[in-house]
Amino acid sequence: MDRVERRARILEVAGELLLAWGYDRVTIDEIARRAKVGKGTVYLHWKTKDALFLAVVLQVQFQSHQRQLVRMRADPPEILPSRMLRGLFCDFLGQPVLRAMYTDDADVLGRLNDTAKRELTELIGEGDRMLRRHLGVLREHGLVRDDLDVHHQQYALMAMATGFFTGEALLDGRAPVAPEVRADILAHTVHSALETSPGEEATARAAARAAPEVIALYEQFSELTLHEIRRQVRD
Amino acid sequence: MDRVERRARILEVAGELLLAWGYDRVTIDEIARRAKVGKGTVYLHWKTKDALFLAVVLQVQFQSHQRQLVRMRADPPEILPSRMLRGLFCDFLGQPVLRAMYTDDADVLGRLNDTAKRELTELIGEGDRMLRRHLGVLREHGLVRDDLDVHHQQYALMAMATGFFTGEALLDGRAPVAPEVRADILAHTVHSALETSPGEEATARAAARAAPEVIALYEQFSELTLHEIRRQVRD
DNA sequence: TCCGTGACCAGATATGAAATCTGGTCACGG
DNA sequence: CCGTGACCAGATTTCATATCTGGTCACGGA
Repeated sequence: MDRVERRARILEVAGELLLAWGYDRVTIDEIARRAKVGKGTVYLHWKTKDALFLAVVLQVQFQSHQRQLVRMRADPPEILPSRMLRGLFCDFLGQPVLRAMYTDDADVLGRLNDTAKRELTELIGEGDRMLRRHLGVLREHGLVRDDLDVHHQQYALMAMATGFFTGEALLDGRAPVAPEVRADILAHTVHSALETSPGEEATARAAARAAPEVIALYEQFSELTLHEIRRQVRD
Repeated sequence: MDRVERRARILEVAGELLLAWGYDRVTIDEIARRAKVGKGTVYLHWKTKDALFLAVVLQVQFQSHQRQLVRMRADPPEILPSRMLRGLFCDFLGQPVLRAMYTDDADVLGRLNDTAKRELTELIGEGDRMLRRHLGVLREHGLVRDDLDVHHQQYALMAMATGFFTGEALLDGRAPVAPEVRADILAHTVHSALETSPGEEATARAAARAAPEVIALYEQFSELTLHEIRRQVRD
């Protein structure tokens, strides 16, 4: 049983427990016990409890971005904000950790949100810039309208995401709209608000042209995320 | 100093303290002291602390709807969802109690949210139905698109509102976009997502035709709210 | 030598009993 | 008849004690 395997097992157990119990209630002792390692071993790999859970969260985000990349490579129109958010929304529905992240679930994440904001300022800022450049590229290729300032489009996009993501939790009790349908409504809304409609053919062609640049952006960001994950571990 | 004046002063003081201190920290004693009445007097007017603060919240909502009605009567296009939400958003920014309500601010509202949900189920359901009928009327007059089910449009509308309203708080720290501009972006987004664009002239004419029906809806709802406020006081 | 380990420590957190506070009542008096 | 504030029970706060947990490090096995 080598270093790499240990590390992976600890991460996995930490992720499971984070969801099942929530940050505060999970102890390093319990993680070590379930991963069948000594408590000290956890600290051989991560400086602090926060660093460990930050790694968990970053990995989930990384995986989400990877799926996003797969979709974009397979089907260029997936670079459109509407399509992208639909994918992210589905991931969001399927991945409880993502759900906790995007809805700021204090019970699950505990103080992790604050730590993340402090620790990942740079990465968050980079994500911000990347999204703006993403929109910029799409505008250049006529896929996104230019009737609004890019910053304002980004603001609108973030607000819509926030609304559909958190509204998810606010729908509590009766759920009159199926998840699939909600995803489509989100896509429809984002499309109407930001994108152009030059017909399916033209869209596909423009998307194919823009795709490499957008994909490069996300690959670059994924790399940064990976780097950040590695930065959380010792040595 | 008559009954009515007393009641108004208590409500006013309660509203001020709710904002300044938050539900939990406000005591009936303090309200009575500031309103210069005996503690028992407060209970002559409202059955419970919850009823009193529910009245505060309902009144703020009522006033917001009244302003909405004034706008709609003065300028029919204000019945459009985009215009309506812009108005509501500005009210939201200017009225801290509204802000607390829409963002579910637990620190200010305390247990009031839960009480409200339990106590005002009917009113909330009525608001829900009213919004749907509002959208229905606009669709009949060609002001709102029919490329989506009404329920789904309502869902989208709620999600957008949620996003822009709560995102407000999530913008913490730097605020790169001015309030006025945010309101316009919200209006622009809602317009793009739901409404038709038959030109300003045609819109104005259709709006003028639809306005009476929509205004009647909101008058009816205001009446219900008022009724609910009265239901909170004794006798 | 090197890596994994668990006993150990200090500070954070949980516990619980006593003290205080507060929503709500009601007998009194103006 | 209406407004009042002393009063009560239950909720909340306090504070001291006990327990727990993140993080370290000296040790021992490979």
